[in-house]
Amino acid sequence: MGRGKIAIRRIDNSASRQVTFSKRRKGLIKKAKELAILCDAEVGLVIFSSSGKLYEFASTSMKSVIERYNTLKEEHQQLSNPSSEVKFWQREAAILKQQLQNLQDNHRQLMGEQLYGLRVEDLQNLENQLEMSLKGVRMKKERILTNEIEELNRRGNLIHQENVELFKKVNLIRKENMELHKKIYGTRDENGNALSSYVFDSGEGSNVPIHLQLSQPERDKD
Amino acid sequence: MGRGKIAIRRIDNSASRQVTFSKRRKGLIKKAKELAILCDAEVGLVIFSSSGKLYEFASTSMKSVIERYNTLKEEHQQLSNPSSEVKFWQREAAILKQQLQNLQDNHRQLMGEQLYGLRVEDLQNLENQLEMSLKGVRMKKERILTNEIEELNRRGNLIHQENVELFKKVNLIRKENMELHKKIYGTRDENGNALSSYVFDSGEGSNVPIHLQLSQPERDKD
DNA sequence: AACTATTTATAAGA
DNA sequence: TTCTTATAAATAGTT
Repeated sequence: MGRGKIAIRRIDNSASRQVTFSKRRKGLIKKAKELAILCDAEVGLVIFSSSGKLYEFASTSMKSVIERYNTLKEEHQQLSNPSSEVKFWQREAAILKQQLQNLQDNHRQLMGEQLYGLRVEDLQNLENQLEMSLKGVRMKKERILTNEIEELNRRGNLIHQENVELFKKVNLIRKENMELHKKIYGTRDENGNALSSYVFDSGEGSNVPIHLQLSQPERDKD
Repeated sequence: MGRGKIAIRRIDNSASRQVTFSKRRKGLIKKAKELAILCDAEVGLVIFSSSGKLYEFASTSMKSVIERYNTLKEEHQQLSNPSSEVKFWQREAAILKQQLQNLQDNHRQLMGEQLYGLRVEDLQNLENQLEMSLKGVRMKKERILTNEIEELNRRGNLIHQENVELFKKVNLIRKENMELHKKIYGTRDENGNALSSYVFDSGEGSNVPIHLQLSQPERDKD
């Protein structure tokens, strides 16, 4: 519901992720409020941003909501017990450690290390994944380079245009000078040379404008 | 957002209050889900209907959300204050979470995602890394395939050797039989056919040993 | 439960 | 962050 439709998956760009988080958090809390009021419900909402900041809404109080929740779930005993809290965090650490381990293994394999024990099929999958990744990275890189080349072309063409304009002006002025010359000296100049009917020859030899357009690589949308 | 605008106050009519509750509850949970996914947030949502029925959503688990909430609110630490052990495990979990986050970012880039904001140089490094990885994976794969081919060759040659030995034995026995035959019947056999001086013709037509050696791909040490 | 006219939320751009 | 605005999504009232 915006200028465009977006897929519901993690927003890669951190800045827009934060903006979206801020907007949607506001919207979500508003709707939670409305539901509680309109429908006479008790609502508790807790949101932790990816950076760990806490945002909350409770139609009554969070304490009340959590207590009611725990009572209904019959788990409140565990939460107020300090030894079980230690256990909770130990479990939490163990789970994280396991996730880290898995990801590290995965990562090493992606880096082409620790391939011992893999079957040909696994290796083929890994190879395919790496090829896909490589393709993505290269596309991104080429898109950037293409954009840079386009920018250079644009500026080159601008300079070229300016050259053409200046060139015309110089020509015009020379023509005028020549006409003046004729009126004063006839068809030969002060050195006795015939005046060329070709108007342009800069004599400087290096001011001919160069066409700066490079071959355009094909581009796609960004 | 409907046929008409409504004021945000308790809906008097019980039937429409229930209908609205059902619709908006669904919408609210959907949006909570989207926020969690889009913005990588941890979200917990508890809703009690006016009749006391519980509806909940948690991006991770309600337990985790409530624990995190309580920890952050430091309501727990004061109650069960001697447990520096809890703090230890919390710190442990925080560190692991951070490591996991870093590795996940790295991993996403290796998988060719989340490339926004990288410079051409970064992308080039990534590309080189992926190429190295790909090379490693392919080498490993080819090594396995080469070994399998060698093993097949080895066994093929063994079978070939056995065939040759058997063949010699058969030949020897035939020769002996022929000598015996000559002694008994002269130069013709019992059917009146001339005995060939070429010793070998198995007559079975399919026992000719085949050379199983395939072309050897180049190999390196394992 | 569907439908649909409207309102509301929000993605993208400044 | 905040504003704007075009568009997507949610939903109030209806069938």
